[in-house]
Amino acid sequence: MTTDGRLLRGEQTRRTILDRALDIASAEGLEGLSIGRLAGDLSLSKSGLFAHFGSKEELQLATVQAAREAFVDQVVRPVAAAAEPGLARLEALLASWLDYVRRRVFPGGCVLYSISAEYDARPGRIRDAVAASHGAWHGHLRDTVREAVARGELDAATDVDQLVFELTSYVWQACGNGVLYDDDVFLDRAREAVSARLRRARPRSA
Amino acid sequence: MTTDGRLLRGEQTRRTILDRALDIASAEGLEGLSIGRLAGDLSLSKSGLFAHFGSKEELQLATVQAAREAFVDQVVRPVAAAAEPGLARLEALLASWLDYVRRRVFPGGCVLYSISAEYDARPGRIRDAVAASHGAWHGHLRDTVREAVARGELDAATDVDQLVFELTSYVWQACGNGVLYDDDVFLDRAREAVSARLRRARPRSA
DNA sequence: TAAAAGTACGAACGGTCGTACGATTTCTTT
DNA sequence: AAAGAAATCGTACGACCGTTCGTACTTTTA
Repeated sequence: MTTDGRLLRGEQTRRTILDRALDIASAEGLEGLSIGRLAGDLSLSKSGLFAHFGSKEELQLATVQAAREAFVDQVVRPVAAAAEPGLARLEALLASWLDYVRRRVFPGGCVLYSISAEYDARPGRIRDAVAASHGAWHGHLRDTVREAVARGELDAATDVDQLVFELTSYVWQACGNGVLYDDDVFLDRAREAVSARLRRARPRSA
Repeated sequence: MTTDGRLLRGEQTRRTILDRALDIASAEGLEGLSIGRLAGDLSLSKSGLFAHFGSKEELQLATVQAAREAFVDQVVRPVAAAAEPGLARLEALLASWLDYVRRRVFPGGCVLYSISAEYDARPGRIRDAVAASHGAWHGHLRDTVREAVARGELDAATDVDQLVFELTSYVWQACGNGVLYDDDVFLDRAREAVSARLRRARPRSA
């Protein structure tokens, strides 16, 4: 930041780089990122781009962080402001997530999906960062389910982890199938599955 | 094949190569395959290994094909022999699939999961082959569900595609989460979800 | 056993990879 | 406007990439 609040030039460049990196990573993975290609795409010199990160791994970690922030911006933030806590927010979060997938914000679909499948079996800092993002999102959903249970909007006997597992299954599956078969029908299937599952989790005596 | 039915030497080498390729691809993706590395791992010359496939892409396609065959061997074949058609076979297929994931037949988990996430957004022959494998498996499950419906073991009003979508969601999710968090609990969640979902699909008047 | 087919090798190619470093340009602050 | 910091560039490096080619060895066929 400058003294009068503007962004430093380098900081703007960095964002430009990471925006492009997210596009590439969503379609071709974090491993598909290459310094030379990124520099070529943005008409920068390899060394100039490299200087922003210091190593390939730092670039990849920055990309994971950017993916996390983009997900929060696109999916979580709009809901946090609009929906009431509890079941309404849970439903809104899932709808927002599905809508974000449908919008194809990134060319390869949800970038978090792409990179978590890519790094799930490769221990190291990148996998840790991916797992942390993934876990934070699932944790947020878990908290929201708990809130809904506490309010009596979902059955008190609900197995929270099990419910979150099933709900997220549908959406991740829609992410994967939707891109692989280039068909939005899976988004409808996911929405249908989500709503049926939530119906089944309603309090018995309601 | 030789005239007396034995395998040619080259054919054996090819299998050795593809076995190793499957291990690598399951953990690091088809893009993580490199001719030099594969040759080094197996103490072959790069050019000797290369000659078996003629190009990198052919090697990758052969690996996809090998993944498909391994999946059939590990998951489908044992069930086809043992279980009755219909619901029993459906349940056996899902159990067999989950068990295959649990056994960690490949170091990176289900190799089909890894490569379908890797190539879902990259049009070309490889994606087509991956989608075909994926689609064949889901198609087999669909047929099995239909058989169970025809026998009256599942409700006549069952939305077959929707049911298959949900059932496969659970298992694929278990594949991904299980490896990412290195925790078998997700396999239990998937099994629980599968059995609850099938219970819900039973005929109403039974 | 000789010919043919199949298999594997080593060396070399042009390219791209990530990285390093010093020079140079551009911006920010004083 | 001068000084200092920040950002970018050009060049070079060693390593590995996929691929080609000519050669040698092994196995199968006739």
